[in-house]
Amino acid sequence: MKDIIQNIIEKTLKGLHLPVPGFSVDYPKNQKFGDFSSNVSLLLSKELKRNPREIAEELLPKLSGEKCFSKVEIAGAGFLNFFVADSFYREILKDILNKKESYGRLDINKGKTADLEWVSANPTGPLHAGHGRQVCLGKAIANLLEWTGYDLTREYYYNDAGNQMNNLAKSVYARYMQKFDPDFPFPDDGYAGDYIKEIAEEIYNEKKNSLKDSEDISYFKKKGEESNFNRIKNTLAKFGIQHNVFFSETALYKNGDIEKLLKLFEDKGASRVEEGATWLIMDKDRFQKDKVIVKATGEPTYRLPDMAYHINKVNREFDLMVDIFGSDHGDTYKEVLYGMELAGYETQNIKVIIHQMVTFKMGEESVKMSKRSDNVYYLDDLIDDVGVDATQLFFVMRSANTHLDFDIELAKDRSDKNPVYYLQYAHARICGIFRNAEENIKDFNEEYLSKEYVISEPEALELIKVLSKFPEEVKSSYEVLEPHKLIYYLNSVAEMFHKFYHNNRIINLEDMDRTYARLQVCESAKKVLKNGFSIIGISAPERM
RNA sequence: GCGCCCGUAGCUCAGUUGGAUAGAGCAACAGCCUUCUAAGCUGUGGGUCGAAUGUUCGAAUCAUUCCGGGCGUACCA
Repeated sequence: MKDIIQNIIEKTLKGLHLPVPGFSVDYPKNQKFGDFSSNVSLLLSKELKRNPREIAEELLPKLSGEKCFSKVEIAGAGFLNFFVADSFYREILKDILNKKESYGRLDINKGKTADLEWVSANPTGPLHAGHGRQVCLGKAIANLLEWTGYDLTREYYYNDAGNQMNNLAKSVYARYMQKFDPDFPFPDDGYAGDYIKEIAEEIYNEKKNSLKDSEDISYFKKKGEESNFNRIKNTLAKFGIQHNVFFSETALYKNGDIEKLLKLFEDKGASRVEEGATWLIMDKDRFQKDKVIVKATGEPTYRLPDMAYHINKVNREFDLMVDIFGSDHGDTYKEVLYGMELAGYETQNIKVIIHQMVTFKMGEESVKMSKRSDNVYYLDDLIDDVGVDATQLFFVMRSANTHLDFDIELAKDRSDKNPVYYLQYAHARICGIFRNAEENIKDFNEEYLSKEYVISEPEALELIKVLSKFPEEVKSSYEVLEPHKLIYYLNSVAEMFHKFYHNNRIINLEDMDRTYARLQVCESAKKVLKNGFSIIGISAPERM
């Protein structure tokens, strides 16, 4: 709709031989300023050095002639305010009822491919509650990408070649050995969680004492990785998340990519050797100092495989690649991208989303999440405490780049305090109305959906106006990859529906035309809520 | 020290490609259930948008400086 108005204004400007500035069409905050407003004459006044109201007066007669407006006004310093004709809203309603589950789906990225990499926790243990932010954010962004038409690959990259996995192996081995000798030393930097004991227990049950005092602990690594991955995948499954690709760092060693990249840096003179380590030469304007890519021990640091991994992705020719990282990786991804540029690869199709950390609060108490202690608040614990939907909504509700305070007591609360229920209740309420319709209206069937009725209730028109914004909201949420915007929008849908419901009895057997008209409005609100929920990743309950 | 992010109502946060009277939820207070779910609706109170200066028709939004908080600044990932 905004686009339509934008086009009309452009057409009018050209008709009057005026320049076309980069003006905007917006929804005004205050209703008395109409359904849409534009700052076009203010911008023109700057360019033409003329009074903005004067310019607006000149545009007005042409714009008022357009049939989709009931009224066009000049206000304030020279804003143009547009009032949309009622017939427009009936068209919107028809559109929603036709498109149903696909209302809001866009084709702006049809035929393009995208890759979203997220979670990517190393399989050294179960996901903890802090991972939840990334898990849920990624889930919503994945949906958002698909709703704009992308053919999406969901990807999980894990480092299984470094120290952390050796630590895992040592930790499992120590727990296994403690079955025989309770005093067997546990490594200082080992993983203390109980799940390690469980893995050791499994190995013991399977192998008994046959691995006792073994030199080669690779079996412990393999079992540990397997078991931890199962836990992680199991947790992700609770959110309905299934990655298409699990990409292992080891694969990059096996196929020679890492060696190739190192050679490439050497040939280009982009690296140097000092004190036995290989350093990548960084641009001093952007980075403080050079970075080690191969340690003196001969092992690469995480940077080199990360670069090789992203080059691998670029070579798979996605139109868009999105990575989601926590703020602790805020600087390192820049190094990785810079490294890729040095190697001669384009990075402009890679978008990186950085999210800030999460603090969990249980009432006044804050909950700790240290991996080293065995008193960890796992993501599974959080789901058990507050449920999948509340977890998803709470994590996605805020913009990614601000710190998040997760109030567990509030999320757990099954009352009106909890924002999850406000949204879901609107959907459940509509379902209740349809249950009522099926029971009380003789021969109730869906034929009424294709008929045209008069809609006159002001709340209904307001509601339809809000519903008409849904596709634009999906688009603007997509453009910045910030699904929380959609939640605020859906909140306004729920709010307008509740007002409509409160002031108008939907089903009135005395006046079936009006009943059907209102049911059409309910049906379209239900579709927008359901479609919106499916993007942000929460369920649409039929009853509550 | 340097880099990135943040500072908006008592609390948690929207709003930041410059636009009209700065919003929501919770908390506080006052109303609305013989009618499709009151997990709802209606109303009241609550603000130096961290501070200052600048840019201009106009600044929560942009620039500079300062103050306060988080993360990073590894031959950890």
